Amino acid sequence: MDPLSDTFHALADPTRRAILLSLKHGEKSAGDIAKPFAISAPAISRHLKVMEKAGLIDRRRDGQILYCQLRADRLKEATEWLERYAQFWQSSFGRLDRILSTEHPRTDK
Amino acid sequence: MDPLSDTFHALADPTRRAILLSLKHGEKSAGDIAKPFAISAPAISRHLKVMEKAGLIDRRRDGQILYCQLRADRLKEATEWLERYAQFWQSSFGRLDRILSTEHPRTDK
DNA sequence: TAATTAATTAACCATATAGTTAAATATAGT
DNA sequence: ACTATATTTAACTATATGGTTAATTAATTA
Repeated sequence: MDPLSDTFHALADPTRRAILLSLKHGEKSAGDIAKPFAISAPAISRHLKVMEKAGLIDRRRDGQILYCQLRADRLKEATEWLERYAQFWQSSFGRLDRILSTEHPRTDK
Repeated sequence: MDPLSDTFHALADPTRRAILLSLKHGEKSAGDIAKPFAISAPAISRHLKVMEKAGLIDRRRDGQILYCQLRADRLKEATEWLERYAQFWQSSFGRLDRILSTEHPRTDK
């Protein structure tokens, strides 16, 4: 899969989004990450692998502990992709924007 | 699925993202949307259904033509979710932010 | 060395996904 | 009425997903 699809796919799961939020304030071990969730450790382990593949986290082993840390670059890319649509809500005339663009189509790469 | 998961899931496919981009300048019929793609009409039809379920587009039928139009609200919600992480790249000290947050954990709801 | 802890891998299950072709539906035109 | 066009639904295939439990690997502690 292309990187952006990997990123959005990784974000399309509430457990993974909750994990990501839980990493906002610093790195945590896989075990600590798993604690709040009702699912098994292997399930968490696979969520972490999906997130690592998507570039959402880095993993670092220290002894038996595997520390996970939020990684920003792919989140940034996904955000930037979405912000291409910001014109549709940033003005108070979002609906009007769409109507105007329909009636006066412009091209933009 | 919860709405945010639906939205990210709908975005996690390059065909659907291309469709979304193609709607940036106004509504298009399902047939016109399908033209640039090498896949079958039923495949496009299902992509459009996924996008409608996710709230990324509205559909309106006029005779035999089904017009699809970009819809902003869910895109806005997804963008806002992602922007909760903007602190990790907005300063030129993104990396430092993470290090500091690791060493001085704060809570935020 | 034996036992404990942290995490992953393996094997399995049920469901979902993305595509196909063929058939069905619905509107429009002759 | 007949035909053509636009789109969806049905039936099918192959692969991916998200969960489980049991077994495995690796590091720590007694």
